[in-house]
Amino acid sequence: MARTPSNRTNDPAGLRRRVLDAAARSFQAVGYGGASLHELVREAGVTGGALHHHFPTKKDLVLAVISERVSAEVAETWIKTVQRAPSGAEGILQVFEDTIAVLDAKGSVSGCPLGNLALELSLADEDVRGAVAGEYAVWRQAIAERLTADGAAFAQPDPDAFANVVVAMFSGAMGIAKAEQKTAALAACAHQLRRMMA
Amino acid sequence: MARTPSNRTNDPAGLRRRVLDAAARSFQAVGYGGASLHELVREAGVTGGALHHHFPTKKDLVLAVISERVSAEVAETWIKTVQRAPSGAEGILQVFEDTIAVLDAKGSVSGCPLGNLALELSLADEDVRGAVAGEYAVWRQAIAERLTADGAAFAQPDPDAFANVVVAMFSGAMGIAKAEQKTAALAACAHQLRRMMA
DNA sequence: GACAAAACCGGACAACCGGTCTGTTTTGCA
DNA sequence: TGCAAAACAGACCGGTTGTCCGGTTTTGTC
Repeated sequence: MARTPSNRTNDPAGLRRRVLDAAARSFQAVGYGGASLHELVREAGVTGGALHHHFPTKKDLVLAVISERVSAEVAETWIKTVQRAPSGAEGILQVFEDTIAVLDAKGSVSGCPLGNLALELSLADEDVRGAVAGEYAVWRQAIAERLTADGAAFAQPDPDAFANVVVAMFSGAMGIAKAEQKTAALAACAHQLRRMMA
Repeated sequence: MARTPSNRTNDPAGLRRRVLDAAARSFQAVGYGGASLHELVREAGVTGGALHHHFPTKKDLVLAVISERVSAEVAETWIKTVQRAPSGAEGILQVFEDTIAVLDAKGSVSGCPLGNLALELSLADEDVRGAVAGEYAVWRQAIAERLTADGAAFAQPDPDAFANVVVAMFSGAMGIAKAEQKTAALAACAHQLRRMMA
């Protein structure tokens, strides 16, 4: 009937990207359970049909967010920095300092994206849990590899275990920082790490 | 009309306790958002009216769980152990080892109750955030006080900062352990702490 | 330019949620 | 013993959720 000409243009990749961006932001802000797909549709400026076409279920969406957004954030924030720094130790400290600076500037702490999803969904869904675990492994391995390449004495005899400690300190401090809305926990961990890696 | 004799007996305290127990278990298992009050009513064997009488809103319920259950768990698991151990350092290590043993025996990791609620609700509700932050403060302070009393050299010059590191390591390692369903992260942190506190 | 597949539209739907309401029973107290 | 308040019962409601579906439009291909 109403033959509206409609100047629509299909852009699957772009639409998918917009949805993923909005979803990543929403999950980070209110969590997986707290995020509403209806609201997501509204914020991303897409239709329900389009959302369902690209991501049939909410679970599909969060899996994509993990592997395409959270993963990239870990790579950008952590892996790249650790690899490019003069030494692994300096890279690690730099990430802490950068994070503290960003959070202080922003004035609020919304937590580690990976940690948020890890705690919320690890027990609820095995696939999500596996995806999150995979990201932790990549994160840890990047640190361990750099420390091994450095021949870092403090990481002996098990660089992977030390990397585990670094990741645990960061994740834990981010959680405390989120609850207290202060970066003191991150600063304390950075200070302790500096001692440990001297 | 139907004058069923009904052998009901009012037991406000007991009913409240049952609700709180079920709620703590449910929040721990599926999170705050994932927990259904209808299901809670069913599991706890109480009625909707009774639940509403004792806890008018879900928020009231989680606040009570934090201050009466999570708090007690922190006190039992951490504070008591650290205070009674031969030294603060030994107490800290013992908590890690005990936790690892319990989780390995149970075969699954459901995470740190405080951390779970902290990440899920800190941004959503200011009152809950404050309650969680208070528990973190108590936890940290107990460790710091013991280390100060010990005159622990490794905690100088700021025992509170070191306590922050311990709490961050534990929380973070629990999160990783939850995602990986392995206690390796906890073991790595325990090992590192043993070094640091030697 | 026919045609099938992919992309997109927009609303409908059943299930479920937290919270409310009215009414009944028990209990402490005067 | 009377009585108000607390404790409990259980049905009920409006709103929201994730998901689905019948159509329409665009796009690549022969």
